[in-house]
Amino acid sequence: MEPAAIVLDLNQLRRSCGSCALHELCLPAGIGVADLQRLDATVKDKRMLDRGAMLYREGDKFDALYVVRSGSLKTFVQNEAGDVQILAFHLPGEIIGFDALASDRHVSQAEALERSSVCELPYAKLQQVASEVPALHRQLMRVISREVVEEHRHLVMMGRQQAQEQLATFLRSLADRYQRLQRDSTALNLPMSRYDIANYLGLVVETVSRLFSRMEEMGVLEVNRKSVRVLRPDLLAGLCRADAASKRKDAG
Amino acid sequence: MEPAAIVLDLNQLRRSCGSCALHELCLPAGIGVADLQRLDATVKDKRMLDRGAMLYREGDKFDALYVVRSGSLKTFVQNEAGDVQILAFHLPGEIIGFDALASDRHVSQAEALERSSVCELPYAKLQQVASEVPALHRQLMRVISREVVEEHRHLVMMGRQQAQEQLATFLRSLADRYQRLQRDSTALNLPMSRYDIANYLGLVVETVSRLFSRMEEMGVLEVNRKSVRVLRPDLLAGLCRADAASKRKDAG
DNA sequence: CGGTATATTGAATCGCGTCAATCGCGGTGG
DNA sequence: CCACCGCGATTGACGCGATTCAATATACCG
Repeated sequence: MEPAAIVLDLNQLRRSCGSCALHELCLPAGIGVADLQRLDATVKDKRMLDRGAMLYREGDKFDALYVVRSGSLKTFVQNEAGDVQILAFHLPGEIIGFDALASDRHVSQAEALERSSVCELPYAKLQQVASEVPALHRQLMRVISREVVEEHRHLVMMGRQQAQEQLATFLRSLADRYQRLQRDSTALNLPMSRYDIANYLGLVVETVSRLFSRMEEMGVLEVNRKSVRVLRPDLLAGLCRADAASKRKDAG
Repeated sequence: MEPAAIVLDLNQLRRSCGSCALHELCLPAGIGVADLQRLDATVKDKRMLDRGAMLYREGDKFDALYVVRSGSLKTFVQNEAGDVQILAFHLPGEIIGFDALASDRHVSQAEALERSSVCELPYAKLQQVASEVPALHRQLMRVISREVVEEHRHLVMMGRQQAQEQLATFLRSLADRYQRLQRDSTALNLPMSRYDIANYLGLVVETVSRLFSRMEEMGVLEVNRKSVRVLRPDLLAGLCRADAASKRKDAG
C-alpha cells in the first residue's frame, strides 16, 4: 500500500496510550494505569493517510475503530446517485467507525482532509479487553453516546437555524474543539473545502462564500482562504442564536 | 404518581421478554434462552404513559433505558429560548434513552404521542448482566449503532432533500417500520401532529399540509387527518429520490 | 508558466416561510 | 341533542432567503 520508508516511520512513531498527548481526550480517559497497558496492547501501529486517502469505505468489513491522532478527516454517506452528505469533521482525539457496529459493515466513509495519522483499535481485541475491564466498556459506551449527542447538534443546526447562524455555530464548535486541544481557538485553520462546509451545513458553496464575506464585513472574522481569525468571539456567539422564534417553538 | 388501579393493571400485564411479541426486534434479539432469563430479571414493571406525558426530561438523572412496548413517543431537544427540534418518533420495539450515557443526565426529552407503555431497563442492572453476558453487550452496542445510522438518514433527509422528497422519505420510513411490526404498511396511522412532522423535517406546518394535499392530488396518497393510505407505493418511492443533482454530488 | 480546481461575486429565479383567513373536528356544557 | 368554543389542519397571497446560473479572480500543482 505505502512505500516501505513510510512504514518504518510509523513503527518509530509508535507510542503507548499512556504517553500520548491525547490521553485525556481519547479512549483511555478515566482508565486506571494498570488497565491502560491492556488497552495499549490492543492498539495496532498507526496508519498514515495522505490528503484524500480513504480510511474506510461504505461496505467495508468492520474490524476496527480509529482514533484520529493528527490531521483531520471527514465522514460522509453517499447514495446510489452519488450524492454526498458529510456527517462530521474529526479532529485529533476523536474516535470514528461506530457506524459499523450495527451491521458489521461500514455504512459511511472516512477520508483524510490533510495528511493525517490514526491509531487503529482492532475491535475483536478491544471487545476482549473491554469484557475484562468494565471501565473501558463504560468509556466506550460514553464515546458512542457523545456521538449521538453531537449528531443531535447537527440536526438542530440543519433543521432550525438559517444559513448565517449555521456557519457561526459551525465555527464556534470548531473553536471549542480547538480549545480542548490547547490550540488558539481564535486562529482557526479550515482543512476542509468550502464545498465540504456547504455540504455539511446543507447549503451550496456560494452561500457559504457569501457568508464568510459578510461576517468579515461585520468585523467578526478575518478570512484568508483556509485560515480564519475570529476577531470578535462575542459577536460570533451572538450570530448563533436565532433571536426571532425560528419556525416553531413547541410542537405540542 | 398514577392511580392504584392502573398500577395493578401493570402488574398483570407484566410479561417476560421471552414471551413478548416484540422479542425479535428488541434487546433480546440474538440472546440465548438461558441468558434471556437474566435479562428478563432486570426489566422493571412497565410504565403507562398518557398522551402528552413525559417519560424523561432534559437534565433528568439517567437511570434506565426504555423499550417502547405499545403506542409511540417522540424525542426532542429544546434550547434556552424554548425552540424544539424533534429527533425521532419511536414505535414499539425501539429503545430510547441512549443520549444520557455520555453525561449520566438526559440531554433530550421523551414524550408520549398517544397512550403508550414502555418497559424500563434500569441501567445499573443492565450493565451488570451485560458484563456477564457478552452477547447482551454486543447487542447493546448494535442498538446504539443503529441509532447512529438512523440519525445519518435524518441528516441526509434534512440536508440534501427538498420538502416533498423529505415527506415522502418520512412516510416510507414509517411504512418500513410498520412492515417490521407486521402491520399493513399502506395504512399508516400518524400519531403525531402536523406540527411534529414539520418540526422533524425542518419545515413549517403549512408546507407539510400543502404537501399532503399535493400528494393526494397526484394520486399517491389518500389523506384523512391522522390516517394516511398509500395508494401508490411505487410513486411514493419515486418521490424520495431527487432526480436532479441535489446541491452537490461529491465534495472532493 | 500554463492549466485546473477552488473561491468569490453578481443577477435572476424559485421554493419555502410568513401572514392571514377559513375550515372542520372533538370536547363541553346547557 | 345541539350550540358553542378552541385547537389542529388547510388554503391562498405575498415576500424573503437561499439556490441557480454565470462570470471572474485566486491559489495550487505539475
